Formats: sequence, C-alpha cells, structure tokens
Amino acid sequence: MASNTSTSHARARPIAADGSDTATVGLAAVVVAVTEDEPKVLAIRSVGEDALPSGPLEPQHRTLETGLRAWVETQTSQKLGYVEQLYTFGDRNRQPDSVARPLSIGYLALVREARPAGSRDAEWRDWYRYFPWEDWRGGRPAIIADIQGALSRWAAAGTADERRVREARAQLSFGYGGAQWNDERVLERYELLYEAGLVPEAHRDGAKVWAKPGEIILGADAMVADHRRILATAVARLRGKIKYRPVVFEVMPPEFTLSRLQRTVEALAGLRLHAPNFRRLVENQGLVEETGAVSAETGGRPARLVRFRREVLVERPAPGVRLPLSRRG
Amino acid sequence: MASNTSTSHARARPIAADGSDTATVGLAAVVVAVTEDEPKVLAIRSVGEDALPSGPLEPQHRTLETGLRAWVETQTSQKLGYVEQLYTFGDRNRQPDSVARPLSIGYLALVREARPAGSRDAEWRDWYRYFPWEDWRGGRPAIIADIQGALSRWAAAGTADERRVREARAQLSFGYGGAQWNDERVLERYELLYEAGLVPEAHRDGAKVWAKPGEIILGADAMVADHRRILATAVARLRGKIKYRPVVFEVMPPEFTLSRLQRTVEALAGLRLHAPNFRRLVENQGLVEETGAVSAETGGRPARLVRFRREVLVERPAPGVRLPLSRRG
DNA sequence: CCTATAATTCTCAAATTGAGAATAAGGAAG
DNA sequence: CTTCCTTATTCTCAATTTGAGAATTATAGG
Repeated sequence: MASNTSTSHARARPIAADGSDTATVGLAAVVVAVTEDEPKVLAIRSVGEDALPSGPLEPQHRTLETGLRAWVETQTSQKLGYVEQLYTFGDRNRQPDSVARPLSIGYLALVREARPAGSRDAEWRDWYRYFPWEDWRGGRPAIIADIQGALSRWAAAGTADERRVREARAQLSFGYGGAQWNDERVLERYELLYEAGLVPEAHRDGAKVWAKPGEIILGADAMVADHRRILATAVARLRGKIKYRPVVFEVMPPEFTLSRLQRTVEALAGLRLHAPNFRRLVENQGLVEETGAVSAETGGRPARLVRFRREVLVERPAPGVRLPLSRRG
Repeated sequence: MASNTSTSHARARPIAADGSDTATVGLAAVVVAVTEDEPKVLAIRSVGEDALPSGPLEPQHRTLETGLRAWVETQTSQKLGYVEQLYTFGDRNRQPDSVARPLSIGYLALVREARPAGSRDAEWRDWYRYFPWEDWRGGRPAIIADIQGALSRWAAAGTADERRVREARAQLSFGYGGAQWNDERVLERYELLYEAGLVPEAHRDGAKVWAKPGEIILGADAMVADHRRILATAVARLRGKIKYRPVVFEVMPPEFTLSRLQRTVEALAGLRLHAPNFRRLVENQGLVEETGAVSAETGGRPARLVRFRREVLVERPAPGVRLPLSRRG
C-alpha cells in the first residue's frame, strides 16, 4: 500500500492563501540504461512496492529539471545526462488519501551504464518486471493469454454498447483479433489494465473497477503511487522517439558494435529486428562511423567497433533508428 | 507588459505550510482551428498583448483536463473536443515579478470550426501573426533575412567558442547555411530568438540577453507571460503529430474535399505539398471514404466529397498524413 | 582441417516516393 | 456551342527504400 511507505515520495499538505488551488508538485524520474541487452530502470526499494527516484519540487530548485536532477542524485548517486519531460499527472481520482492535489511531473532520463547503483536502496531493475507483456523478443509473451482472457470477461461484463467498445479497445491495445501488436501503445495498455482493475494499483487507489482482486494479472510488479503509470509513459515515449531521433546512443558506450546497437534497440522496443537490414539503415543514415578497432568478445567473427557520428544531428532533419522488423517471431 | 494585464491569467500567491514549495498551477490552452485555409488560434485580447485562454487550477476541477475545459469555456464559450497535454513550464527565470513559482501546463485542443468566437474579447487569430517565419507556403518568408542578420550579429558578439555554437544553432534552426528548413523546430526557433533577445518577451522578463531592444524582430506579435512559448510548443507538436496520427481530421468538417484537406495540412505545416502524391497517400492509407456527393464551390472541376474513415484507427498502427513535399517553392 | 558462431555483404523482388505530364469536368466569356 | 480558364484527378516512370533470405567472411575451438 502506498500509505505504508512514508519515504521521500510522501507529500506535504499545503494551505492555499485564497480560494484557488495550490498543489505540491512531485518530480519523478524514469532513469533508463541498457545492460547486457536488458533495459533497466532505476528503482527505489521501499517496504512494499518499488518507487521511482522522486521528491517534491522545492524553493531552491531553479528549474523543474534541476530539481529532478537533484533528487535523483541524492537518492541514487546517479548523475543524469539526457533528460526530457514526459507528462504531468494530476488526477484527483488516484491517490484519494491525500488532501493536496498530487501533481506529479514525470521525466525520462537516459544514462550510459547501469553501475551497481550508488545507494543501498536504489537498484537497477529490468523494466519488463513491471510490464512482462511488453517483451516480444522471444515471440508473443505467455502472459498475453491471461490478459486476453481477463479482458474478455471484463468486456462481457458491460452493457451491449460497452461490450463492443471494450472488446475493440482490448484487441487494439494488445494486438489480437484483427489488430496487430504496436510496440508504442505501452501507456494505453497499462491504462486499460488499470481501468479493468487487473492491476493492483487500481484496487489500492480505490478506483471503481469491475474486477475483483482475484482477477489481478500476476507476474508483474506494481509500483508506489502513479509511478508505474509514469514508467509506462516513459517506455512509450522512448519506443516512439528511438525511431526518429538518435536517442539510443545516449545509452550506448562511446564505442560499440553494430550488433550490440541492434540488441539495445531490440531490448527497448521489445522486438526482434532483421540484422542485415538494421545495419543497412544505420549505415545509410550515416549514424555511425568507423573507429578502426574490432571487438572479439563474442564467439563468432570479430565485430568492427563504431561510434556515433554527432554530425548527423546537423545534417539530417530527423534521423532515428527505423525498425526493420523481422516477420518471423 | 505582463503586470498591466490583471485578467484571469494573473496568479495568486500561495503560502506553503512547511518548507516545501507550493505552486499555483496555471492551465493554458492552444485552441486550434483552420478556417479558409489559415490556421487559427483562440486568443484573449487584453490591454497589451494577446493571451491564451487560461486560468489557475482550482479545487473543484476533478482533473487537469476538466479544469482546462472549464476555463476555455467560460472565457471563450468554445467547447473542446480533442485535447492533449503539451508541456509543463516552470522556470523560475521567466516572470520574475511573482513570488509563487509560476507553473503552467500547456494544452493543445483541436476544434472543427472557427466560429466568430463567443465572448467579446476572445478572438480567432492567424497563428502566423505570432510566428511569421513559420509560413513557407509562399516560399521562404522575407522576415527570415532579418532574423538571419540579427542572429549573425548575436553569434559574432560571443567568444570564439560561443560563436561557432551559436552560428551552428542558428543555421540548424532557421535552415540556412548547410542546413535545410525543418517545419517541426518551431519551439527551437522561438527559444533561440528569446535567448538572443530578439523577441520582446525576453526584455520584458528581464532575461540576460545580448540584444538591445532595437534588435527586436518586428512584424510578429508577442504574447502575455510564457504564452507564445506554449503556442510554439503546440505548433511543433501538431506539425509532428499530423504526420503519424490522423489528427488533421479533428479540424475538418464531417465532409470535405481532398484539396481542402491538403490545404489544411499545408496551412498547419506551413509548406506546400504535391497534390497528386498527397491524394495517393491519403487514399492508399485508406484515411478517407467516398460520400457520393460532390462540391462545386471552387472555380474548376467539382470535387468529390469524402469523409474520415474511423476504421483506420483500428486497422493501421500509425496512420498519418505523410507529407509529400514539392521541391519547387 | 573441420565446425560452430557470429558478422557482414549480396541479391532481388516488392513497395513507396518524387516529379511531372496528361486528362477530366465544370464555369465563364465570347 | 466553342474556347479558355481553373481546379480535380489519373497516369507514368524513374529513383529510392524496404523486406526477406542466401551467401560469404572471420574467428575460436576441437
């Protein structure tokens, strides 16, 4: 339960000087790295559920972003490079146990390496722990079957009109029936599960949901407050952005092989790519340049080491890693 | 000056109960329509500069979005359909005359038609009044020459290092030198002008800028507070989104001709498109369907009337109006 | 030397794009 | 009613970009 964990993400209750609403503003960061081909996110372990590094906006913070950086650094001793604002959440509905309106501004940060995580309770976690249905690298995840079942029962429980709408939404989001899987609909999927009550957060928040606690989809970790929602927003944003901006390089070491780059993109997108076409795209777009060195780490033929070509930022209008999917699972 | 206009966007000063910062949260809407092939935005005329419909978040607002809708409706009697959150601005630097941290959450709203604007001081304005350099439909806008000149002087005024960085940024943003024009860099361009002090807001905010007031780029309207920044964010977002999501249809009437659709996209993107290729894209993607009727409004051959095919939302993963540019101005 | 493994290059058909010519269907002018 | 003007619409064609798979190369290990 959220109320058990009175760590830094608990919020103070402000008093408004006049009728107008004041809000304590929470800042929360999704700090992403990719280690050994797995996407990782920095999490704060608390008694119950995990939390994102977060804290309230304070007077000494010159900008929202500096406030965020400060909180992440004190809580995880991780310095941030690339940072981008995601979304501001402010529903009254969620977190009903607080008088002040909980306003949280979510940020996405990309860092180069997942070091052992500075502080004792900060830990790097595979982000698919929170969204096991998002990892299609090994084909359709088994958990989708459970989800599909639960969503069908949820759809059936509605009125005739609701039924069709719900069924369509479920198929569209999770890619069955007519629709096909879309890697970017991460938030849509999480929100759908929340609405249907298939996720513990919905019950904890006291949201009016159809599902009984017994329907909860198991095998996925929940998070404190609205942090899993923020994480879903981050994954969605990153998966979208990777395709038209060269942001993957923010999580790569200075030198890397093309297959490492590919596996990093695959890790983030949760999809398998066709290797020859992937390299063709990356090279044709001039995203990387030769270092001259080779790396013989893997079993087979040694791979050339390349580095990101910063010049592309100037040359091309919107270079990203377009995804050459392979149709075979 | 911002302090002259004590209308609804003036903000109250909250008192924090403890050390932590409280902020009055302002909501601001960029309400967009396209009338007679010109992109319009709803503006509130005040004594000095224009403002966006806006107001503080209040206790009775259940969600941020309902608060926003309420403010827009009371100020402009315009009901909103499609609404999307843009960004939360919270720099301490801007608006130094306020004790409370001004936090403003910007929204983009799309509406179907620009009616004469309900209230007396709400008015539909061509959005290129605020950004004349953004309209390339008639070729490169004349004002770019002035901007280029002023930015060159700004670049030259820096140290050797600064000079190169500034020159590169200017060229990249405004598409001269090596770089080419990118319709989506709207915010980047506005921020650059602000930083260089070429825009009245920078001086009004007391920002530390190079330019003397005499350098200000004339022929563009400023706005209250950070509203022009929010507008720039909206234009950028819309120009980006139009290419991969069928959002144009939110500003179209239920039935329309393909050339009207094209001119609407052109109005928003500020670019000319190649008509035959535009229709090919729209039709191949199944974005529209026949109504059977024709419209003989224009001089030449009567055009078929089509409507948006809602089914595409289910069928295709990310259908938008890709932009088949024509190379000739 | 043979084999497994991974990296890399080639090939080829299919689809998409960019550009312009050509055609069609009305209204207005004569 | 013929001609011209205007806009809508269809065609064509070359160039580029994709998707998919086969083939080749370079190492390490037996």
